[in-house]
Amino acid sequence: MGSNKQVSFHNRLKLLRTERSVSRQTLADAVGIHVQTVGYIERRQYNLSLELAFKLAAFFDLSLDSVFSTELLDHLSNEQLKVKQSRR
Amino acid sequence: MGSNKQVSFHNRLKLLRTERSVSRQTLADAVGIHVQTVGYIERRQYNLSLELAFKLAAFFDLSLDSVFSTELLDHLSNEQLKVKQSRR
DNA sequence: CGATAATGTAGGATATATCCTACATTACTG
DNA sequence: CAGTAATGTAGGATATATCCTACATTATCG
Repeated sequence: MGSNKQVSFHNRLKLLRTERSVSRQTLADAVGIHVQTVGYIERRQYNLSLELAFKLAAFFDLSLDSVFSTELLDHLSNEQLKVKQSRR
Repeated sequence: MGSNKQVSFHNRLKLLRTERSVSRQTLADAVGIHVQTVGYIERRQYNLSLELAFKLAAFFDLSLDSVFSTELLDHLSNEQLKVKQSRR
């Protein structure tokens, strides 16, 4: 584990998982990583690689920005996210 | 360096840099990494962390998806990217 | 052309993402 | 309530992102 400090960005993994009722194990298997790794990422305990971020987003069929953000986005619906994104 | 294999995603860093005529050194300083690291990322020689990806995107005032993509996007204008993104 | 800046290549050092195993705790479901 | 699945915590092992230094090559610009 190494670092016990939180990473600076947020993610909606836990939300997306429960929303679609998929377990960490299932998600981990799908993207080819360890269960615990999913746990650490959800708890923001480390700074995953972009490649992995892409795989996770792809699993949920979402863009990177819909899953990861420097702003808190747990309370946003996917529709609201779309609007936010198209501002860039 | 370690790996000499290419990473699976693309990025528009070089394009964005030349477009706005900023050197690697300037970019590296701005986001707090080494010049060579920028080089390796541009040449897709490694899998940068999400945190760094956010910093790089922020430097150009763009979303993650506008800078990094699993698809080739060097030929796309920012306007085209906006359209692509709002599809998610 | 000549000087200086920007980029590429190489290799060693260090930090940390990710793996993996083990066990504790908490949720779910019959 | 009992049993099983899902999650949390911990710590050691390994792979690799990132640093850093040095030098070669290629652009830029006077």
